[in-house]
Amino acid sequence: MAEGATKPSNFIRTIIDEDLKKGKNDGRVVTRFPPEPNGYLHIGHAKSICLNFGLARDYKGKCHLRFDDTNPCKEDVEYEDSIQGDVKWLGFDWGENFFHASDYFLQLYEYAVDLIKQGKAYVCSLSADEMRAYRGTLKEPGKNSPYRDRSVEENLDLFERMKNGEFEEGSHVLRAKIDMASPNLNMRDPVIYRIRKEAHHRTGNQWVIYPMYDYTHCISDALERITHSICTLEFEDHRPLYDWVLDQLDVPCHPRQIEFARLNINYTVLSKRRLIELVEGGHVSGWDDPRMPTIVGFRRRGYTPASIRNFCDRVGVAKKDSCVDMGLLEFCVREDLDRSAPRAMGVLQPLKLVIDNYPEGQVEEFEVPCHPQDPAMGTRKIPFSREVYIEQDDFMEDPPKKFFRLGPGREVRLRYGYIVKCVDYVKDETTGEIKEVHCTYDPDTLGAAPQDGRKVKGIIHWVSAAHAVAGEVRLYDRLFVKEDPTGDKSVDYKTFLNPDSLQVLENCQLEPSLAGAAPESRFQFERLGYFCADIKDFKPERPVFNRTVTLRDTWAKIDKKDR
RNA sequence: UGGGGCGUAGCCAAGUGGUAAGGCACCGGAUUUUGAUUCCGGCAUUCCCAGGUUCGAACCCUGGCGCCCCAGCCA
Repeated sequence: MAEGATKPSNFIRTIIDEDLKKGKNDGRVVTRFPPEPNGYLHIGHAKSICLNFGLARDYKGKCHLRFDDTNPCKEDVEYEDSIQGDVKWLGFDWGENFFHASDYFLQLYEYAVDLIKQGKAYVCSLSADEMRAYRGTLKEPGKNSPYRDRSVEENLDLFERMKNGEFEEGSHVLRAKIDMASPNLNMRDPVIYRIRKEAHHRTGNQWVIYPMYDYTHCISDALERITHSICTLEFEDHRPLYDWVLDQLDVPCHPRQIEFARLNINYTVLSKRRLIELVEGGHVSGWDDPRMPTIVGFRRRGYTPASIRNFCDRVGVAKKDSCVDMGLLEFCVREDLDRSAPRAMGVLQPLKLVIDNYPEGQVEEFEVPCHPQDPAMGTRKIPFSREVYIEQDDFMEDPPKKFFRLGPGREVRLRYGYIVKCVDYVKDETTGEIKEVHCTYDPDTLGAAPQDGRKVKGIIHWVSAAHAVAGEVRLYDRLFVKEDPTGDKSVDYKTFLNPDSLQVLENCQLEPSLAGAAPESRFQFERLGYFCADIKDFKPERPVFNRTVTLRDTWAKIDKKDR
C-alpha cells in the first residue's frame, strides 16, 4: 500500500471479511491470476495481479499463477515466459503454486464422462451455424437440439470416439444439458468440449478434444481449492454456469466467483486485440515499445514496479465502469522516481554559451550531490569550462517579465556553478536561429549568493562542451490524441493515433558520468524529467535514454495561460 | 420488463439509517541553487431524477432516467 494511503476498503475485501467471519473455507484465502498465454500483459492485467496477489498477501493466503491454456490454436510458450517475467518484475511470487489448466485435462475429461452418465451432457452434431440458429436470440428462447435426447450409452460412445480422434473438427461437440429457454444465453446448453486437431504447447498431440473456458475454469479453481475467484465484469453472466457445473460434480470445494470492473485509462487502449493490431500494423515498434501500455512497454519506458503497484492500489476496485486519468499514473512514477532516481544534467536541444571572461583552457570540477534531499546517494563530479551547452528554451531574445531564465542583459545561475550574465548573442539573420550566447561570470558566486544582495531567481542546467557526451534521447507523448479513442465505434480508433507520440533527439549533450549508466537505470535530468537508459540500445559510446515522464512544469502552465 | 450489472466532485473512490474519508487534477500561499520536491490552506449544504417511509436517508421503499455487458465450437 502507498505510504500514507488509507487502508484499502473495497467490496471484495468486504465479502472476504464476511466469509471469514462466517468461518467459510476454514479461514483460508486463496486467489489466482489466470492469464491465457496468448499475448503480453498490459496494465489492466497489472490491476488484476495486484488485486489477487495483494489479497493473498494481506490475508496471509496464497495466490496461484495458472495459465488458462485450453485453446491450442492461440497459445504459445513464448507468451508464458513473458507473462511470468512480468509478474515477477511487478514484485509478486507465486512460489510453488504454478499451474496450467492443461494439467487437469484428464480430470476434466473424467468429470465430463460423469456429467454424461448423469444425463447432464450430450454430444451434439449440429454445425456451428445450425447451433447458432437453434440458440435463439436475446429476446427469444432457443430450441432444443435434435441430438439433445441421445442416450447415455450413445453419448458415452460418441464422446470417447471424439477423444480418440475419430471425428473431424466441427462435426461434434459436447454440450451441457441445461435450458435452451434460459434468458441467460450462457445457460442455453453451452458447449463444453470441442474437437481441435492441433498440437498443444504443453500436451502435444495427446488430446484432440479441448474443454471450453466456462467448464474448465470453475473446475480448475475447485481442484486448486481457490476460495475467491476474481474476474472482470463481463463474466458476471457466466457465474450461473460456473456454479451449475460445480453443483453437478463431486469437486473438492465450490469457490466463489466475484466480478470487478476492468481498468481503463484515457488516451490509450487496453484490449489485447487492439494492442496486437498496433504491433502488427507497425504503429509501434513492438510489444515493448515505450508508448505501449504493456508491462514490458512501461518497463522500457522507465516505470518502476512500485509505481505501477501504487497506481493499481490507488485506482481502487469497484463494479462501476470507469476511466482513470493517465495523470494519476504519471503522478505515481514521479512520486517513486523523485526519491529513487539520482540526478544528472543533460541538454536536449543544445545552445552554446561562451563565458567571455572565464580563462581559456581552464577546467574546474564541481562535486555535487546525486540527490538534493538524500545525502546517502552520495556525490559526483562534473567538469566546468569556458564553453557550456544550455537548453535552447532557456534563452529568449525578447523574454516576457515572468520568464526568469536567460535573455539579453539578464542573469541566471548555472546549477551548482556560477551566476552568469548575458552580454551578447549571435543570431543567424536569415533563419532567426540563435547560434551562440555570450556571458560574463561572477567569480564570487560559486556556492554563494551575490555579494551585493541582488536576487537571481533563474537556475538553468548545463553541460561543459568539451566534456559532454553526445547521446540520443527519445521523447514520448501519449499514444492517442483523443481521450477515449474507442468511444465512437463508427470511427477507427487508429485515426486518433498521435503522430507526435515519438520524438527522437539525436544530438543531446550529456554530462560525462551518464556514459557509464547501466542499461535500464533511471535518472532525473534536472529540470527536465525522468529518463531511463534504454535496455536494448544503450551503449557507453552511444548513450540512449527514454524519457519516462517530464517533471511537473509550472512554467509551462503559466506560459500557456498568458498566451 | 429478454437477462445481468452500474450511477457519490473534472477523474478515481470510501461510506451500508446519525448528518459526505482519501487520492489525482485544479486554485491559493510558504520554503527551495531543479519554475522539481516538500509544506500548509481551499475545493460536493449534497450523493442520476421524482415521490415516499423516518426525529433523521447517499444508504430503506416505489416509480422513472441514463450507461455498460451477453446471441464464439475465444478467454
